[in-house]
Amino acid sequence: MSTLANKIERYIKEMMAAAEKNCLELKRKDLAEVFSCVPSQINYVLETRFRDEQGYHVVSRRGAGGYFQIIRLEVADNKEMKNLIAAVSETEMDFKKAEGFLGRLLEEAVINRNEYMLIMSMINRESLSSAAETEDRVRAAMMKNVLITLLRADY
Amino acid sequence: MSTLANKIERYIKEMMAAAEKNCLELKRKDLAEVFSCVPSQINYVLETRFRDEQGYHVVSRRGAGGYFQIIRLEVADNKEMKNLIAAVSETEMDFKKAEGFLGRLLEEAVINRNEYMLIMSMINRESLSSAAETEDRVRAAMMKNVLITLLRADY
DNA sequence: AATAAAAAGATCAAAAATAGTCAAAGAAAA
DNA sequence: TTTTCTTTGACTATTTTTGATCTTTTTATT
Repeated sequence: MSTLANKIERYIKEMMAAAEKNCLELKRKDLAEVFSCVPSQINYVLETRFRDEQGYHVVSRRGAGGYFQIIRLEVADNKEMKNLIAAVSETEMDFKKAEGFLGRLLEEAVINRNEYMLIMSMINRESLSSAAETEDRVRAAMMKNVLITLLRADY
Repeated sequence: MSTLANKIERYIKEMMAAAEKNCLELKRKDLAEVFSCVPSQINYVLETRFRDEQGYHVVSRRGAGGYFQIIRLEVADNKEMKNLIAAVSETEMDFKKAEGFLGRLLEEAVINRNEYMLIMSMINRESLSSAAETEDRVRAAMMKNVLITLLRADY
């Protein structure tokens, strides 16, 4: 039913939740073996589901004894808050990036599912199609205002 | 002598009723196989019988593992709501008008105060300034999608 | 110490698996 | 007969999966 990539994503997130750590170290080859797939499939999952704007940072080492680490970035962290603000202050934001960013806010419970759906419906490509070549600029402005609103003391 | 399109429509509606779910997920290819027709026939059915103003919203994903979802909207036989969707679907909407519209939704408790603030921050003139002369068209598209989202039976 | 071999992981593009679009052909209704 | 609705298929777009090739790091050999 679900794709292999989805299964690997779920597996990694469950591992992290179970370990109650925000850092998980794995071997690419082993993980690929668990799912009987080519190792580069793991890279695909990391690139599409564990990007910085999605709230995860990945580091790795090659060579014998190589591995990769997935580090969950917590919004509560002061430094992360700055990163977030920097991210939304960018003047352009494509849909993929905004989606990752909102997914993260949802995972961190900064927004609830309904708010996630609402915001997504407003920033999707269809909503902004009339904006033509300014689509990503409009989306960036919207995302910035979303964050400002969420941070308002009286929200 | 019902058409193929009618049969597919009935099949989908029966599936939804039977599952007592507000949301049904199917694979276009599989469904086409069930009815021994070309996949694009499924699109025809969705476009002619499951449009927003008919009380259903469809989302889909392409690619390996692709699918489409049919989501029931809580407009039931509310003709007025369907008309409202149709109306919002075509119009341009300036900020004042959108503000009035959202004010009513707030008063009628369709949205809460936080959702109101969030939506307002995204449709205000500043957010849409980059859209230039298409501002009102973008706002209308956003408002339509807000309405669809609020009406989703699974919201 | 220098070099070669082995053991990882990264990259990138091709192939596979879906879904969407659009226009033409066919069928049914007016 | 004209118009509208349905069916089909060729072409396009998107996402995932796979594999060949490249890079980095460690380990073994000389």
